[in-house]
Amino acid sequence: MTLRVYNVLGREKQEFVPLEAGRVGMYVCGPTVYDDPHIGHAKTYVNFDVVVRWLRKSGYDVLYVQNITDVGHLLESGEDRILKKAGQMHAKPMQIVETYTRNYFQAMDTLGVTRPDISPRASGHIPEQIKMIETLLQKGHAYEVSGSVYFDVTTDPDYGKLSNRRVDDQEGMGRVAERGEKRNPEDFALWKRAEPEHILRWDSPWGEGFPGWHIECSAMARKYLGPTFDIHGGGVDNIFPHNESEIAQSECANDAIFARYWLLVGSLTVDGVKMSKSLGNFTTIEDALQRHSPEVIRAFVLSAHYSNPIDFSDEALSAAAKGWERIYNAVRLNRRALNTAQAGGDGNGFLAQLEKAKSDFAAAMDDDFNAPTGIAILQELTREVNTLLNSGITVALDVLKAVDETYTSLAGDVLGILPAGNRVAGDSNREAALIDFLINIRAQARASKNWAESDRIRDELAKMGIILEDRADGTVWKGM
RNA sequence: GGCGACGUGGCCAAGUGGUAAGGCAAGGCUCUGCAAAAGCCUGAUGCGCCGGUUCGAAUCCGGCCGUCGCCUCCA
Repeated sequence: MTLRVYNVLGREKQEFVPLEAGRVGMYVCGPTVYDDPHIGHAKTYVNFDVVVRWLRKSGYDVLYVQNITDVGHLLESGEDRILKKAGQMHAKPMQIVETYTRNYFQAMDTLGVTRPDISPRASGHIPEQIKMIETLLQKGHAYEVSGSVYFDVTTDPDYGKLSNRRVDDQEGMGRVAERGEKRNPEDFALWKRAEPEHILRWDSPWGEGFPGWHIECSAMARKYLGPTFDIHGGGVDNIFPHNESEIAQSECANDAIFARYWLLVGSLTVDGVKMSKSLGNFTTIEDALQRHSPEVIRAFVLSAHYSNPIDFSDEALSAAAKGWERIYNAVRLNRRALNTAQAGGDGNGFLAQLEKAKSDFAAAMDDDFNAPTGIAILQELTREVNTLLNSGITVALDVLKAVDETYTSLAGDVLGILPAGNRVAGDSNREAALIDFLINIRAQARASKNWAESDRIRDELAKMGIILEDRADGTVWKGM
């Protein structure tokens, strides 16, 4: 079984062959920590989380690096985003950065996103960035102008190869590109001199200043993954200028291919347009978690292929929730059967169906991490599992175990859409005993056809989020 | 203006040459004291439109229309 990935560099699906057999070096552009993480971040990092999970499931030793941008970049007005935020909050810039870095990790942890192996901070790698800029200056790819250093795009014939942009046709749209002190309008900053009011500043051979936006990724990727590594990920919205500039800087400085495979995820939109502060259609992950579980949010994100855009709405989330519940109900039904199962029993023929589901799932994931098809396979499996468990036969313990292992592996380990445990209140043992007690009282009411009392108990429990289901073999309950 | 992505049943969505996965919604049915859950059945003769290549195209090529993204900080 071979993994094939769509490489944006070259725009074609290719067989994935890592630089070093069995190992994968992967870099994904991380967030700028100047505000709370939003659901667009959720899409991007859940998508790459599944990529990493699948690579590891496939036996690769993955080194996953994702930066934290805590240096801040210039707004159009010339302001630094982090400094602007700090001013608004009456806080130190590094306080802002620390706060939102924590919020980011907390949100990702809640969403079950596996932490990167290394989360390098841009502010902690200023020397590495300066060194790379010096190399570019020595090689004639960059030039200094009164304390700032710019990359000269005309020295890199490959500039534009990722986004298919030519330097000479960037005019248009009625806009005149700003040249300022740059030699060419398309040149971009490697280092900027700090104006007096700029607090975030570092010493450099060119005076006090701060690094350009793109150089941090180049410097940190090189430091932790080497000049050439396997996968570079990010959002398509950063293909230009960020990713393009990363490639130019790195390949000119290192004289080596930068990333070999480029995987870019589609943007998340709200009502058909991209989420942005200016439009006010901004939803934080924390807000989304008020309405939906982490697993449902993941299932929603994974309902479309990572490279496609996805439109966020309560309706879309609700539909995803319904579909997810069907799968999770089967998992719970199976686990309940597992708890009371005896050795022996029937249904051994089902093991072949499980193997089929597993191999189909693997084929889907090996085809450019096709999670939506993976979920479809789980849905089909769920129909078969429900049929088996409701058929009335005594299902063999081994079969029940195999069913649970299949779900745990595919839905749990790979897609991350199974909760860690039964999500009920903290005092779960005592609560479970109380619910069972009420179910017994209700059973007596039902035996004497006292439907009013029976329904009252069911309705009251429902108000508390406890759902009762009367099955042929007794009443079961689940917490919402 | 340039670059790129996309357009599949009411909604979402997979499918890159061999005769349309899956989910949600809807209707019918089975089961049930009722409900819930679950299962079964129904539903695109057609995949934006028009041409072309092919024995055969949602899938390849050309043109057109439309939506979105990027070209300015953005995941």
